[in-house]
Amino acid sequence: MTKQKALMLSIFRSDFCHGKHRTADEILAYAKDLMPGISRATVYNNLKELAKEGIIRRISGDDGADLYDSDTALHGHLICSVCKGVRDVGAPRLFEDLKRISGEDIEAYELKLRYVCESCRHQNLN
Amino acid sequence: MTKQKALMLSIFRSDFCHGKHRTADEILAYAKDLMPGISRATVYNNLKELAKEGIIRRISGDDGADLYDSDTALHGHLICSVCKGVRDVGAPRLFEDLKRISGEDIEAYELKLRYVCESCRHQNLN
DNA sequence: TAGTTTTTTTGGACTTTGTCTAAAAACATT
DNA sequence: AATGTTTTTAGACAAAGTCCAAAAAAACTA
Repeated sequence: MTKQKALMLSIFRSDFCHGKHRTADEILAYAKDLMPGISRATVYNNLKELAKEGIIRRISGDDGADLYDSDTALHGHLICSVCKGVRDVGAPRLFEDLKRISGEDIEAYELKLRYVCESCRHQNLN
Repeated sequence: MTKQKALMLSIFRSDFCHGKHRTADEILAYAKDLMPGISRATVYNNLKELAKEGIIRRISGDDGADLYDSDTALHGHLICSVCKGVRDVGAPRLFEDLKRISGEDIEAYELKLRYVCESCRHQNLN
C-alpha cells in the first residue's frame, strides 16, 4: 500500500466521487491537487488495479473516455440525450431478467438507457 | 450523394458487414481496397453521418474503438469474456421491460452482457 | 449548359485517451 | 540495515478520432 494508492482510495470514498462518474482525467486532476507530484501513469495504473480488485467499476463513457464508478453494485445508467447527465438505475430484478431473456449465465452487464431528463424536458417546452 | 458515401452504403449492405460489428479502421481499410484514394476523414465523417441518419448504429466497443453495426434494430450484445466474441441478443420485449423498470420514456438502449460462450466453456474443461 | 453556390472530400496537423518502458524510489521482509 | 520485490515516475509512444483550410465535386439557378 503506497501513499499514491491510498490517495486514490480516499478520492473514491470522498464526495468528489460519491454518486458520480468520473473520467481518468478528472481523477488525475483532483489527485494532483492533493499530491502535486503524482504521475499520470500512476493514476492510470491504480485505476486499472482498483477496477480489477472490484473496488471501483469501469464503464465505457459516451465520448470515448472511460468512466469510473465507486458504486460497484451492478446497475444501469440513464443518460439524458440533451444534457448528457447520468442517473443510476438500480434494478434488483434486472440482472435476473437479463439472464432469463438471454438464456445465458450472465456474469455482468452494462446498460445505458437514453432518455430526456425532467429538466431538459421542461426547457424544451419554451 | 457522393461516390464515397455510396461506397460506404454498399459496404454496410455487403457481407463484409452483415451480422458483424466493424471498427472504423476495418471499414477504412476495406473502403481503401475498393477506392484507394478515399480519405480517412471521409470515412469517419460518413460513419458519423450514417449513424446520425439511423442507417447504421454506433456502439462503444470494449477496447476503446467504437463499433458500427448495420443492424439498426435495437438489440443487445452478448460478449464472451474469454474470446471477446460478440453475439446479438434480439429481445422484442426487452425494450418494454427496460421502460417499465426504469420508469422513464426510453428512446434507446445499449446493452452488453458478459458471459462465457459455448466453445470457450468447453475449452476451459481441459 | 455555364456560372454560381453549397456541400463534401482531402491530407495533414492536432487532440485525447491510454499504454509502455526503464530507471529511480518506496515498500516489505527478514 | 540489507535484500528483494513492487510501485512510481517521466516521457515516449500508440490508437482513435477530430479539426481545418484548400480543393474538388455536387447541386442549384437562370
